[in-house]
Parts: sequence; structure tokens; C-alpha cells
Amino acid sequence: MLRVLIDRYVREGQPVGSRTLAREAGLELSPATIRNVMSDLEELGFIRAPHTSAGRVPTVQGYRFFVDTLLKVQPLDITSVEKMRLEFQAEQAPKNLIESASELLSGITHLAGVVTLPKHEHALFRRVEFLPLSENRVLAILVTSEGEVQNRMITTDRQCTASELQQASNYLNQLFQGKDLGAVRSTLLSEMQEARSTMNRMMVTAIQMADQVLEEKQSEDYVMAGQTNLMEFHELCDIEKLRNLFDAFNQKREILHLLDQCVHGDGIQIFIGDESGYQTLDECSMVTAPYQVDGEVVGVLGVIGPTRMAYERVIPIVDATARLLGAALNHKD
Amino acid sequence: MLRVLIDRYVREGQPVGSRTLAREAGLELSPATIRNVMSDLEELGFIRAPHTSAGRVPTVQGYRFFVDTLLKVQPLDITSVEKMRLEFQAEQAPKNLIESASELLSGITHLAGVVTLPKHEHALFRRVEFLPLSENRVLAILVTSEGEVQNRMITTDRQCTASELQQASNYLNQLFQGKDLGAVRSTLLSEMQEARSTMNRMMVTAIQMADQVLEEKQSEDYVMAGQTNLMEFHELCDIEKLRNLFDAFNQKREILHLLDQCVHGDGIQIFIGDESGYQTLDECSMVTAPYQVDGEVVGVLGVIGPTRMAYERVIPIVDATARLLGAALNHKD
DNA sequence: GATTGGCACTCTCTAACGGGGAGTGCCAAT
DNA sequence: ATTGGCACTCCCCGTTAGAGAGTGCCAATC
Repeated sequence: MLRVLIDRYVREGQPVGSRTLAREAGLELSPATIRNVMSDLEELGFIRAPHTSAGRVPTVQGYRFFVDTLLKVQPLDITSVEKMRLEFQAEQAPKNLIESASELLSGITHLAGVVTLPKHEHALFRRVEFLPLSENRVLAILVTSEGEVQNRMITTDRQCTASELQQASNYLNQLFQGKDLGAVRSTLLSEMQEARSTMNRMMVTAIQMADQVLEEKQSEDYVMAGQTNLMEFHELCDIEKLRNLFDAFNQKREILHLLDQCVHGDGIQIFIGDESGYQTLDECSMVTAPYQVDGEVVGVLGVIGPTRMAYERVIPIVDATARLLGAALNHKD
Repeated sequence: MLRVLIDRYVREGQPVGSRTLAREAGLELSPATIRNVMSDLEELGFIRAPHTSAGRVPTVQGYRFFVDTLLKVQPLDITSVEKMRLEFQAEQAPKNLIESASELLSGITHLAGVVTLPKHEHALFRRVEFLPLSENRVLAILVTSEGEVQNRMITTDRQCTASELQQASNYLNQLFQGKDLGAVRSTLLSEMQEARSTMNRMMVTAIQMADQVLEEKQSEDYVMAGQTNLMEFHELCDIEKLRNLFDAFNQKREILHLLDQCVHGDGIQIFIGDESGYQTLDECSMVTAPYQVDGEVVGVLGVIGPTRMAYERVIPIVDATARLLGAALNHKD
């Protein structure tokens, strides 16, 4: 019953009344019977009436119950998965894959797609290079085993010569080649403790630089696509709300925090309406799945849309995309 | 007269009538007189009445005339320029400066700010590096004199060994060190002609790779900030329009084409309403200025807002930002 | 006792109506 | 050339009324 109501509401976006529901549900029941049932559902807090004598709409608890207990996700058919896989087939830089993934998500679901950049904690250190720029500014370039390149401007406290820098990078390359970045970072930190006294000034600088490069990874980021899809849902078509929502997308902070929570829970994670705890997302839901490279979760992807979304359709899509993205990134090693 | 009307309309966003205008203009004239003048202005095509018995609003030609002939931009006062300069003061990577600039623009004007990434045609080749990734995939890293790092995945037709790659990068580094990227590119192209026969297979690969890296620069890009500011203008607060506008921002193609046109015209360039030729921007204006590094124009920045914008306030801001950004980027050499 | 039809009631939505207000155009007077 | 006056137009806004959809409850039915 609730299932049919939600199904209908998701499709039409209008409060649904007893007559419609009677017709919609396969069962041969009169509207009056339905009304009784709906009364019960309302008492349980699963649906509510926007006002007397409008139909009913699902509440957050309603969606939650629907998603948790009576949702059966139909697995995607093979051909459409194949179609998706092709999107990732072309050899691409990781950054492009991420973008493809978010576009794929938003394209198929007609919602907003979001993909966090992969964490590099478990990438392997490949090499670091320091190039002098001007006076006391140095360009540090870090290359990981995944073919990811990070670069960063560094200010040193004194001018370094080219050979000094060469020496520094040689030292670090030799020391860390092939190690995982997390390990590199922690080694660096402890090294910095004792370095003060025993190592020469230049090595300290080198370590500081390397540490700065690694720091970058902490500030995470995401890529988003299809925000404008959300304008199609009339329940969000309020300039005030839209503005807040888009501002939140640009700010990134709140969304990132939310996505972060999804890394830990394994598998699909769903926030419905105000469950997220952020007011700007009150009328939105988020369906996310972590994606893995080498069996390690390195990021999260998902979609953001109105609470009224076709969960049973979206969930398998998000799930599949996470798998495909993971696989595509794996290739790179 | 037109000036006063535009001024008022820009502030209030409402059609302005003869009585208001009579009060607003310092002159001691009766509404009736004003009406005659407005009649004339309407005949000239500078203003129009949305319907009988509403006030008048400026037309595109009205704005154009206003901007071209009777606009006197008041120069920015020193203190606010200083404030802006501070934003750029901090040593930053070019990419960050670009972002700061677009945020600055949108922040001060309350419109959308846009800044193209600087062209690198005139940057100097510093070095290129090739790292083997897997099978026949190679990571190419190009560093320019400006401290800009570009990296790109390259697929070769056969597997290259580390030493081959080393050799290739040595060759290129030696050949091109310190040359300007435009020159590098053209040299590469001509070299590729004769290379077929005389040079060994590996060098061809090297040139192909380098060429691929350089190609990247062609596809330009921009950074945008403050899109949501546009939601505050009620003449744009139509979901349909907003959606088209935001889609255009994401698509980038049209906007980029428009910005491209602004590189050539020197100094401030202004598109009002449908002058841009793109329907999505019909109700928008764009104020742009090219910015230079080393006396060479390398990019464009500007703001996008409703036709009803405070041109005399926006123009000097865009102008100043272009200068400041140029100066900040100059530092880097 | 679950199910049903009937009925009065509620509430929204829409269109129609009707001032009030703002602004115009024109004209005659200054 | 400028001005006040005046009739006219059109938007805007609040009111009203009717249609439509849906509900809750009650009594009848299987």
C-alpha cells in the first residue's frame, strides 16, 4: 500500500488521494477501504496530508520505512550496465574518470551527481621533484603510482640552489620510492622530530616541503554535475531554496562532511530529507556508495535529488557506477 | 535625462514614470515636460514602455548609448583598490589567483564573476618528464616557467622502457629549455614532418607525446564564481531562464566563445542583452577586460549580470581586477 | 469485523469581477 | 518651451463564488 502510494507520488509529485490509489493498486478495493488504511498509515507517521482534503504525501519516516524494509531493488539489466561501462572504457586520466562518473550519474538519474576525488593515502609514492622558481619559492611536484600528479608552490625560508633541491629530491625519492603515502607522511613527521638536531638544514627544508605536498590530500574535494537537473522538480523550484542549495554545493563544506560519513558505512548509504542534519538539504535526499581501488575505499559517489526520487531505480545505478568507477581506476596500476 | 532614468531603473528594477523622474532629476521640471522628453527618447529607441501606462524601461540601445557616450566612470578610490590588492598579495599558485579573482569580482559586484585560465602560448618551456605507468601508457608532465604544471596520460603504440623515456625527455629538455611554448609547438610540428624518415622510432614517439601535452593548452577553460548572485535579480528569477543560463555556464562553450572575442578588442568590452548573439544571454550583460602578463594579453575576466547592472560601478572594478590579476601573475616570473 | 456506498464538510484552485493607483497622451493656457 | 488639467488605459490586488478533489464518519452489507 505504502509502496504504491510512494511509487505514484514519486512519479507525479502530487498528493495522492484514495480514489487514485484504489485504481493504482492492483487490489480490488474501494476508496473507502483505502481511506481507512491511509488513516492508519498517517497514525504511524508514514504519510501526512498537506491540508484537510488534499491527498497524502509520504513523510521522511515513510520513505525511510519504504527504503529500509519494503524496497526491492531490481538489478540493472546487463545491456545498460554495458553501456555505462563503455563510458569508462576509454583510457583516461583519473580526474577525467571522476568527471565522467558524475556526469554519468546525473545523466541517467536526472538528478545531481557527485563524486569525491579519490583519497591518496594508499597510493604509492613514486617520486617528488623540486624546481626553483624565484628567490625563495619552489615548485614541488609529487607523482604517485596511480599517475596522479600534484603540484604546489612552496615558500622556503631561504633561497635554495638547484643542486640543493636536486639533492633533496634524490634523498626523498630514494627513501620513499614505492612506499604508501600514509606511511610516508607518518615517517616524515617522526623524522622531523629528530631531524632538528642531526640533519642539516636542507634536509629539514626538504621534509617540510614534502610534508606540505602531502598535506594537500587532507583537504578533500568533489566534482559535481547536473545541478540544473534539480530545477525540474517543482517542489524545489523556489528561488530561495534553490539559492541556498546551490550555495551549499559551491561551499562544499557541508556536502563534504556528509559524504565523509558515507565512507565509513559500507555499501549504499541513504540520507532522506532532514536526516542529513543540514537545513539546506531538508527537502533533498542523497544516495551514496563508496568506491574502492585495490579493495580499499578511496572515495564516495552518489546523487542528490528531491526526497521524492525513484529510490529503487537510483540505488542500483549508484551502486553500479561505484563499481565501474572503482574498476576503471584499478586498471591504472 | 536618460542617465537619471537608467540610474533609477538600475537601482529599483521597476519601470520609472514621469513623476518619479521629475523628482529624481535635479532640474526643476514638471512631470509633463518630462513626459515630452520621454516621448522623444522612446522614438529614438532608447526606452520603451512595457505597456501603456507603466513607466519606461531602458532598451538595449538605451544602455548602449548610455555606456558609449554619457557614462563617466568614477575611478575607484585608492583605499578600496588597496583592499583588493591585498586579496592577491598572498603568494599563491596561478590557479588560486584565478579563483581569487573570480571570487573577488563576484563578491564586490554581486554578480557572477568569470576569469579565463591564462593562455600559455608565451610561457617558457621549462622541462618535460615522462614516467612509465603500465604497458603502453605513459604519464607526461610539462612544467612551464610560470610554475604551471600540466600532466597528461599518453598512450603509445608500443611499450617504452624507462631509459628510452629518459632519453626522450632529455632530448626534448635540451632542445626546448627556455623557449616559448608557441615556438616549441611549431618546431615540433615541422620536426614531425621530416622525422618520419631520418629519426629513430623513439624520437617520433617523444615528439608525439610532447605534442599531445601541448595540445591541452588549446582547449581553454574558465573559472566562475557567484552564479547564485544572479538569483537575486527578479527579472531573471524564472526557473526556465535560470536553468538555461546555468546550463550555459556549465556547457562553457558559448561563454568561452564570447570571452574569446573580448581578447582581441583592447580594454573593456561590453555586451548588452542580445548583443552577445546567444539567446540564453538575452537578458544579461557582460563586462569584460583582458588581463596581461609581461605585456601580453593572456586571458580575459569579467562579470555577467542582468542588463540592468550598475555599469559605471562595475566597469572600473573589472578594469582594476584585470590589472591586479595581471600584476599578481607577473610576480611569478 | 472487514468492506462498502453515501453524504456532508473542508480546503484549494481558478476565473471573474471591480475598484484603486500609477502613468500616459493630448490639449489648452502660460 | 513649459505647465496644469483631464480623460483614458492598463496593471495590480483583494474579494467572491463555484468547481473539484478528498476526507471522515456512519450506517448498511457480506
